[in-house]
Amino acid sequence: MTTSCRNCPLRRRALFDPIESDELDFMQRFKSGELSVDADTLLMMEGSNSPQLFTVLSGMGLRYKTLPNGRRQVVNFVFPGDFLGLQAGVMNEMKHSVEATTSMTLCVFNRSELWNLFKNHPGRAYDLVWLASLEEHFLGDALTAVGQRDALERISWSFHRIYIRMTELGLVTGQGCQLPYRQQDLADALGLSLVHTNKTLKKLRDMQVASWNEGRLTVSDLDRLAELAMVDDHHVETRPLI
Amino acid sequence: MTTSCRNCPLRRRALFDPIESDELDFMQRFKSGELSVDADTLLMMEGSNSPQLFTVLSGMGLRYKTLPNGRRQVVNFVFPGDFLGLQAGVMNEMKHSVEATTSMTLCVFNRSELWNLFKNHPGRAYDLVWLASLEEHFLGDALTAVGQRDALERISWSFHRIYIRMTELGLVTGQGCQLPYRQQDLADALGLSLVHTNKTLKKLRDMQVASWNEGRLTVSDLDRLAELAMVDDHHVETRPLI
DNA sequence: CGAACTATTGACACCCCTCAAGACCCGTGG
DNA sequence: CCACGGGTCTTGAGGGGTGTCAATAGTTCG
Repeated sequence: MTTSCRNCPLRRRALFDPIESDELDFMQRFKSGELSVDADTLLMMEGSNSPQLFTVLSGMGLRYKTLPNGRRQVVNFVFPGDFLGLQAGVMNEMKHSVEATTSMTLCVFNRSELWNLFKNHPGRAYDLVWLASLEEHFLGDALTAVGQRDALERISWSFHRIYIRMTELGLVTGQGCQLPYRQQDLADALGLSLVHTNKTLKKLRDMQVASWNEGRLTVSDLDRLAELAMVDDHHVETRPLI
Repeated sequence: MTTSCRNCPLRRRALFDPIESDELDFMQRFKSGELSVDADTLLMMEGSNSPQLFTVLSGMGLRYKTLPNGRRQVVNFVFPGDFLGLQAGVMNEMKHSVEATTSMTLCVFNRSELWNLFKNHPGRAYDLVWLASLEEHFLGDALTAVGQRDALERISWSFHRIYIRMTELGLVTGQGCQLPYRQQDLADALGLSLVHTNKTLKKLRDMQVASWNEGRLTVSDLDRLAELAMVDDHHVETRPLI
């Protein structure tokens, strides 16, 4: 059975502009197959040179870098629709590892087709730059959070960001969404220790703002959460505009 | 007098592959002029929509984000050869501010020509993705530094990164290079307080590893610096390879 | 000469890290 | 069936790294 590629970022614009038939044809050739992996599978490894690019169709994961002393920085949480491997596609080496935290299904692309995409489908190439710029923006925000906010603010910020993101993906049901990670993962993402992360989560729970239990995030007071996170707007474009 | 664009990243490949004459012609049209600004000039403002893109020809600056409570995260130091405004070019809004810390000269491009670049010059478009991916990589490294390293390691890391970068640019003379920033700028880049940054700089100086006085960074023991910074290799591609 | 900015240094407080122990869950094997 | 081990979550105690406050000195500039 074939899952649809509707979440693929390279097709995002298709939601607005009718895609030309020769482009559809190209996308078929660009897509080389689908991949299903179990939880805890290492998808890409720091320093390696993956010959393939992925789009996440379902499931979740995380990107991380490791230091010589064993510490780990989680760079990003991977959600459906995310594009993996652009760095390896364009430079010749992944700069972080990618791991599945649940079972995932992925859309697989040929890296070797990337150049054809630039040559014959400038619109898709433009989408790629847009995507890379969006990543850069999010990373800058994360850096600001880790560099300038205290523990309660950081966790509030991450929950707010995740909740907004999940809402855009249509994955919020009721007041919450699935968030299948360990507290250690969040700690490594925010530059906090596991213990302090745990205690801060309890505080946020006691404040009746948000709670995260058994892999499910529940937000009961989004306004308060945004206030604690010190975010004003967080409007995100979902389409290239040129 | 017209300064050469040899540092422009869009021309980087020209150092290796002979650029075609029609591309040269296009670059001429793409480039709309040059700009000279004094120190402390605000080049781009967070949230604004700049109609222009810049390449730094000379001088230095910094990119930063500000929080509602007034705190500031320096996202990156801006050196000659850097490309400014890609975010605004591709999304419709800058996600950080850019400020000059010395007088600067900039190469100015028309944002409206960006689409032509994608349509008619896939090689240059590819360079743009490469550039955006490189930025993403550096930001990820910075996030790792701020999230996982202590004060001495962070400052060592930043000095090491700056020194390598300056070496690639050919701006290292003797054992050091110009680094025209305030201690407050470095503190805001690394998520440290000004006072603690100052004390840690003194420690690094006393250890005879590196010192930073009167706008000049001097590295006397690069190996020790790399060791403190916990970086193993730091090999950087200087050219797209596809 | 005074105002403003930056660098420097000491004193003190506190946020957060580390260490440690216990609870709970789950898989495995005796 | 229950014992055992490993993983994760939780909580307490204590210490250290880092932030904040404060004061001094040097420089530039009007």
